[in-house]
Amino acid sequence: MSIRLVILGILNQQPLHGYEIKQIIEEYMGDWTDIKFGSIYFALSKLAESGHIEVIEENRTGKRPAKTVYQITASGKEEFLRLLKKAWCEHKQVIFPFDMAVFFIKYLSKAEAFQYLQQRIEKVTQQLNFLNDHKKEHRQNPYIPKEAIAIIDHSYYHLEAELHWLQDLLKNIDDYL
Amino acid sequence: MSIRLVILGILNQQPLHGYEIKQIIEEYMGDWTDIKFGSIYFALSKLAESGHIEVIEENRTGKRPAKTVYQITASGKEEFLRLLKKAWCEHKQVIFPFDMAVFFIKYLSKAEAFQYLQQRIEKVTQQLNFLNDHKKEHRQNPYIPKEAIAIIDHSYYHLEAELHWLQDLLKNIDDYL
DNA sequence: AAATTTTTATACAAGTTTGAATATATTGAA
DNA sequence: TTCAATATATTCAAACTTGTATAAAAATTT
Repeated sequence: MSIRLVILGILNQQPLHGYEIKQIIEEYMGDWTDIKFGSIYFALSKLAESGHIEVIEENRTGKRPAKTVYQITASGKEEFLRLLKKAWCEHKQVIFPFDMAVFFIKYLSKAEAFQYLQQRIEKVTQQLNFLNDHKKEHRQNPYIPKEAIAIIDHSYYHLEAELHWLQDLLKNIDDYL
Repeated sequence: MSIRLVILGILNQQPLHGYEIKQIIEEYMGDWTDIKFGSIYFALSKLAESGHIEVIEENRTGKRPAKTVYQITASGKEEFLRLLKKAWCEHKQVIFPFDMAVFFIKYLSKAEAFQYLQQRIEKVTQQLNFLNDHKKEHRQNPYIPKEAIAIIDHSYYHLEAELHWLQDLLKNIDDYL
């Protein structure tokens, strides 16, 4: 549940309401996380329930839903550090949904498999190019923290690995059909 | 939801009940999927509800829960191919939960970050060694399909990428703290 | 042969995720 | 200025996941 880590990490800097948290996640983590806004509100109420954050303001403008501003508590700061250390220590195995597709390759015709593989190779190549440009922009912008570049590199290294593996797969496609 | 793909793919070969499906998943896909047995029964009832599979036998031995044997239907075979092609075409971005940990690196002391990173490097190295042995075994066993080796290679390539990235991170750790 | 552990088999409650629904304010275009 | 589009802000029902509970047969130990 890295969503609790994110929210506590963000609220660790300043009190915010749900929508602002959503915007920060989208702006700074949008490229490498996939947190749905529905989950943010659920996590906020859970964290509030357990006393890790607390409501400091309910700001109603006109008849719009009230902005509920949350602030991190002392126990929340502890919980944040606990979750952060846990995230640094635990090594969850990465799951590749595409492995499932490969597992059932025998139900595809050779032509189909060939075509799909080429499309994947093309897509990954595009993503690598995109990340390259993205990284150059980031390097030139002094406001982007260095960690952001490390995180882009993370994706870059794995996309390279993916590309090489896909190329091997294409080369040996006859073995699998 | 690759669980529907898995179940349809397995039932595409022969009728089976839930527990047998669980065993097949554990035996053949245990290394690279993470399907909990609870989800299998949920998926089975959903697939039955939509007519993609049907109950062909309810075998009660004594007072144990009845074995409910499912068989794929014509519409299930169609659905299987649809899901398989979808899985081959779509390129879901892989999420690395560790990125979140890196994002908040500034809340860690240098000594801590250093130690955690070295532990991760050690762990990934172990996994690479394990996969190497695993692959050798698989190559010598004529009953293991070639796709299985391709899937191991998939993890291997990505673990290598992870290792190199972690080594870079360790080298440049001072930039991030 | 009695007791313990493991394996077989599923149901289900509790927790979580998701996206659609809701309601209003603000911005920009015609 | 008035209409449409976009941005603000959250709630909630429905779908899904997870692990625990249940129950008994089979295998193993004592």
